[in-house]
This record gives sequence, structure tokens and C-alpha cells, in this order.
Amino acid sequence: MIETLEKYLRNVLQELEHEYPSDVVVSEPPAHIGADFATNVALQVARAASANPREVAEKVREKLLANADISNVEIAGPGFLNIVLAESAYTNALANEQPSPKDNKKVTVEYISANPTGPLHIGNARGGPMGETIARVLEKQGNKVHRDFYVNNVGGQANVFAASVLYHYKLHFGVESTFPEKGYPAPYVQELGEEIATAEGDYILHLPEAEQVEAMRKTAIDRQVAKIRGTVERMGIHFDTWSNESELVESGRSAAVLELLQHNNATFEKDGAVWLSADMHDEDRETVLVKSDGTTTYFLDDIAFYRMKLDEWGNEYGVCVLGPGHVDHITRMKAGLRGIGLDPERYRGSVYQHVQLKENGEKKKMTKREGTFVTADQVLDEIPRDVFTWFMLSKAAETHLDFDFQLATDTSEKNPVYYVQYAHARICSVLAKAEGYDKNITTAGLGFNPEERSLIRHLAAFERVIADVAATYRTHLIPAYVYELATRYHHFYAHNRVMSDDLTEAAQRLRLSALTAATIKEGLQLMNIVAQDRM
RNA sequence: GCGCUUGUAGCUCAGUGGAUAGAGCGUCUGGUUGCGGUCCAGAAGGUCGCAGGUCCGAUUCCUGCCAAGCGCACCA
Repeated sequence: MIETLEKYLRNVLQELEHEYPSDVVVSEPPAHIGADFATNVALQVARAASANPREVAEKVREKLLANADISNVEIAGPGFLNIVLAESAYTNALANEQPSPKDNKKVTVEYISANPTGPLHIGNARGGPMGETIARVLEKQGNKVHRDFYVNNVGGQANVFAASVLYHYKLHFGVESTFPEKGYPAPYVQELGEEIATAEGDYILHLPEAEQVEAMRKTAIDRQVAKIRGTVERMGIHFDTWSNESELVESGRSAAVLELLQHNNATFEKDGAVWLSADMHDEDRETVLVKSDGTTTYFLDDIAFYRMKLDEWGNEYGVCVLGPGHVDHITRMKAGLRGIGLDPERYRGSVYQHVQLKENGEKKKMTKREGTFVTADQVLDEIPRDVFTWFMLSKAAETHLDFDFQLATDTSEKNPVYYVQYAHARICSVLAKAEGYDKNITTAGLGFNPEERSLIRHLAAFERVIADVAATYRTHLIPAYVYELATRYHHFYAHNRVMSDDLTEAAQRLRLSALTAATIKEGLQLMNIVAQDRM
């Protein structure tokens, strides 16, 4: 409906020979205004044309009133136009098929991608529901979406982790060794060392000293990734690929990218290392590609990975859902792509902030190294997956989300996700009971009461909201939308008998109910949340 | 010290260059036990961190300050 109004406004402005300003907003006004929609179009036009807003508003108003879909327009305040639509506009909104999405691109979405040096914790688990929802929304827009979990299984962190596990492994067989500098002191490292000792025996002890860490790296990372995979499955997420960083190095792709960067004069050497030229990106910080010991950094490998995703896998673009502190990474990756001649717009990043856990009013720190974190598994042990998913999605990504564990479990009955699921189940129940009614009776001329109009306005906004999420990755808009939809339905339901004695009225309300249920279901599915028929 | 992100009701959070800044939880009051009472209606509760600036108009944009979280490696 908003799109239709915008179209009318464009036509009107064209007739009045005004440009259509980019920041025109058409939205539902506050309840006390008593209009269906309001727009600031006159204010924006007046600003651009240095005209009197109310005079512009009056001209627009006259033109709009000539439209059969518009029954009343009032000018209010500094120049708002408050629009009341005619019944025909509501009938049309219900009759017209929602425009089917037309994107038809191959897209790859990378998310979670937590370092395989420990369990998934509540902080980086946030990327799971977010990435999954972005993937689903892009699919709904008609794209072919590939999901990838990138495993950083080589490099300094992986080796320090392996050495830490090796220490405990050796200890298990009574062999004392020195704990690595900056090693991982967390309890799960010890458990993993003992697990490997028990399951695989002491074969690593018999290897030459120089090969032990490398051997441990392989098995320890494999086992840790398997654990993460289990957690991810619990979250209801399935990746198409789990890509190893080592593959990029071993296949020579990283070396090829380095060569290409050097060929394009995008690098320089300093202190025996190879760096990405500062003028390749906006920030002043320089970035190492090859360390002075000759090994590549994750950054070079990451560029090689995106080159593979785009060139070899044939993706139009890639979306990467990243944790806090990675805003810089996005700009550097774009610079890296530019350095190898790829359009930097083909790398898209979305950054979220950590979830903080509050327990007894105190915030817990979440570092893997110290082991003072709450794992995603621990949270999933306590609260159902749907509640977990909803909670992760329902706040804006840039929020430093405070997760009160106690509250989340204690008040789970009051959780908004149940409110929405209940609305869906209630409608299913009503529809099942109404089988004897003919839903297809023509309802032309019946009209709509205020609750029905409110419901229809929101139903009509669904595609628009999803398109917004597809463009901006602001996943929290979806739970907000379905919650509001459930509220409007409950409000409608409380004031109108669906199975009315008037069969025409009943048919109209049953159709509205069915459409609401279908929309709630689709919205929940986009979040990877189940819409039960009964609860 | 530098950078990124954030600061809105008791708590957790939406939202916006414009009209009386919203929701959930919590608190209080009422209705509904008649298509599902996991519902509905209402009340109380705000200096939109502080101070400047731009603007007809700023909670929103800009600058400074304060506070919180996270980064600040030839780690990933």
C-alpha cells in the first residue's frame, strides 16, 4: 500500500513539476492522528524549492483527492499530509499478488566462522541466527545462496592452541613439558588433551619433537570443529561447506593472489615482510600479507578465499557476518579485492556486537583464552532453540546485548516468541473449526472496520520489510514485524467474531485470518523458527 | 593513548530531521472463562548521557566532553 501511495505521490509531483525528493517518508502516523498514512512529502518538496510547505501541501492535497483510492487528505502541523484511504485501496491491497522477488544471483554467505580454538560461546553464537536469517531472506528474494563456515585451521593461533593441548596430552602419559607461552589455560584444553590421549593413544609421543605440534594441530582442530559443528546443528543451522584455510595455502591460491597483488604494485616490503600498500585503502594502518618467516597471514588467505568464492565458485557477491572489531577488516578486504582487480562492492560485511552475559547483576567477561565464558551449548541446555534464536535476532546487531540468563529462563513463558507462535496456532485452530464455511464468497462492497484496516495495512508491509532486510541486513526488523502482526491480529480477534453469523463477513475474516497465519509462518521461517499449528 | 560500537522508562530494547518519543518485562486497575485466558482494555513511569553548533524545527546530523563494551600483534 505504501508503494502504491508513493506511486501516486510521484505522479502528483510530476504534474506539479516538482522533483521527487529522496527522503520522502510514507508511514502510519501516531494513533491519535486518525489517518491511515501520513507523509512529509510537502515538507521535503518545500525545502528543495524554498517554498511554503503548507502551500505545497495544499496543491498536493487537491491532486490526491482526485484519486478514487483516497477518501480524505488533511494538512496538519507544519505541512504533513494525513491520508485516509478508500475501501477500494484495501480491496486492491488484498487482491493484488505480492510482487515476486526478482533477484536471481548466486550469493555466498559466510557466518559464525569462529576460531576452532575452543567451543562456540554465547558472544560469537550471535552470528548464527543472523547469518542464517540473511541467507534465508536472500533466498526469498530469489537468490541462490551458498552457506559457508570458514575454519582458520592454520597459523599462529592454531599452533598455540595445538601446543597447549599437547601439553596436557603429554601430561596424561606422565610426560612433563613446558606450557607454551601465551597458551590457552582454559579447562576445555585440558579435557581435549585427555580426550585425544584416551581415544587415539600415545602415537604422537613417538613422533620426532618437531612434528608433534603439527600432528596435534590436525587432530585437535578436527575434534574442536566437530564439537562446533554439533553446536551449530543444535541451532538448526546447516552449512553447505566448511572451508579450511589450509586448503588455500596448500593449493597455491594464496601464493597466486600474492603474485597478483605484487604484479599490480599493491604491496611493498618492510622488515622482511610483505605488506598491502597503504594507498590501497583508506585507513592509515598497514596490513601484513606475508610474515618475515615466510608464512602467509589469514588476511592474504582471506583475500584468496574471496577470489575463489567469486571467480571459481561463480558468486555474484559474498556477505560476511563478522563479530565486533571487524569494521576495519571489511575496509581492508575491500582494499584487497581492489588490489587484485575485483570490484570491492562484491564483498559485503555485516558487523554485530557481542552478547554480554549478566549473572547476578554482574557482567561476565568472555575470552576463550581464559575459559571464563558461557558456551552456546550451555545456553541451549537451558532455553529452547526458538527462544534462543528469537533473542539473538530481536535486537539490532550493533546493540551490546545484555543477556540476563536468569531472566531468560525464568520468564520464558512470557517470551514474545510464544506470543507470536500462539497467534499462529490460534488462527490454525479457528481455520480448522471453520471448515463448514465458504471462504470464497464474494465480499465486494462489505467494507472493512478499523481493526481489519489496521491488520491489512500491516500485512501489506511484509514484502517491503523483507526487501529492507535483504538490502541492509538489519535482521531485527523481522521479529519486530511479526510481533506487531500478532498484536494487530489479537486486537482484531478480540473485537470481531471470525465465524460470524453473517456468512459474507465470516468469509472475509477467514480470508484475513488465513493470510495472517501464512505471513506469520513465513516470517518465522525466515528466522528459522517453527510456526506450530498447535501448542 | 588511538580506533570501532553503544548511551532512550525500574530492567531489556525499538524508533525518528518534524505532530503527544514507543514495545515487552516488572508495578497498579479493570474486562473476558462464548471462534484457544499464552488474550484484551487502561494507569503510572522519560532532562532520549552532558554541553555547544547547523536548521524554521535536533532525541535524530556535526563537534567536544563523560561513561560502558570491544579492538589496538609480522594472532585469527
